Amino acid sequence: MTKVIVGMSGGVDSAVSAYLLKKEGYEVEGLFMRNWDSMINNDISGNPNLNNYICPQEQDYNDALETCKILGIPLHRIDFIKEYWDDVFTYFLKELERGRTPNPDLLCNKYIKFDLFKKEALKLGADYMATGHYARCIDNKLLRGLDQTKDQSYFLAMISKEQLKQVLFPVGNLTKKEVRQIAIDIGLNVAKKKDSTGICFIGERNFQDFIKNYLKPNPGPIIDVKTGKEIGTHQGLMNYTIGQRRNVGISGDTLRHYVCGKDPKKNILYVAYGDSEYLYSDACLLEDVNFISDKRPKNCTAKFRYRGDDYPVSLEYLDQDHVKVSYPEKVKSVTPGQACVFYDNEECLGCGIIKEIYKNGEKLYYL
RNA sequence: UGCCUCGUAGCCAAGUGGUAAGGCAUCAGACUUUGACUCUGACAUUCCGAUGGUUCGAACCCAUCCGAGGCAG
Repeated sequence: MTKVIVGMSGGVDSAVSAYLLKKEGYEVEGLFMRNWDSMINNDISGNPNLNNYICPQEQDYNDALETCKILGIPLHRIDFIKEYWDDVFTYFLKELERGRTPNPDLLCNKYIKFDLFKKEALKLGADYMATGHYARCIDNKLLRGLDQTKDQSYFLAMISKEQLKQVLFPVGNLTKKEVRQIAIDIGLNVAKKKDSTGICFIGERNFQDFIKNYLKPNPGPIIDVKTGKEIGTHQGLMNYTIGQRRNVGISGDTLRHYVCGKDPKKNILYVAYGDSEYLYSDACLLEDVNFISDKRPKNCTAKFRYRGDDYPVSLEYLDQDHVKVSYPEKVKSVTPGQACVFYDNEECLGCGIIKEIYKNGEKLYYL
């Protein structure tokens, strides 16, 4: 009998995944992971759950236990708290210190879920591992989830072709609505549990307060990129991302203001007013490029942010790790540190980390 | 010291006798496995620098004072 280990998060997607696999005749077992501990990791300021009788991670474990009981499958458990800190969170903090906007969830998939977790699953005798991601894996190709509104292939773009082997995404060809209906039909305890948000394994946080636990705020000037005039004081560059409007605190103008750049060396935050030209670019340079597919198209589409739109782009392959991406139509708020993920229609080809931003052939000084 | 202009919520700013627009910021929701963006809602219940006065009635008219800026000197 073919054995599958399902990553049980305590949510509805992984629960239904396990159910579907069992229904298809696999031998199914669950494996719960805990990768964050607010006490060990000094996650105090900005944490809304400190006074809870039971912390959210343990509540999720209890939910997963209950689900497995209903499904009649065993649940294993493993903690990667130290590994998550070393492989994911340390990178996250380093990037913030550089003034960039990292996306830790891509690294979490690369180093934790599709590496350490997978090894553990194989150790438990699995032929396959499965997760509740909204993505599809066909012929060792990574495809978008069928539910375009929930597609999570973006977060998987940093894993290798090798890592994608022996992987199943049972809910990838369902819609969220269908998944919830199945959960209701079979009486799952988590059928109506709210979708999780925030950094995976950490959860919702007030970002500025959360970061205070790890990085010392270093206030500096806010400069109007158009006039060059100082118009305020920022609370530390790590608190802002490109395109951000909230929590900057510039008032008095009739237009909204948006963060359009940072200068980490001079500790300057640049802002622009309204739908400004300063927010748009037409090319960027990627580093740490990873391809899941063997395809190397000259033209394809790309997403510059999770839940961002697909934009037509052309790719110039500079070397093994670097790709220049051009998008003459111009894209708003392309942000250093975020992943630019390539797609060939439904197939997710790979990604790179945005390093430099260009417009009209010039590198933008304020980014 | 003389003259002039101005003083409306955290900020900008309408309103010049009939009972306080709007924008920005902020806060709360919605959305969301990254910090957004976007959307929705709340936001000066006797108050318009202060004190008096005129009037049925004033933030809007008058007087004085306080405060900010400008011109003259």
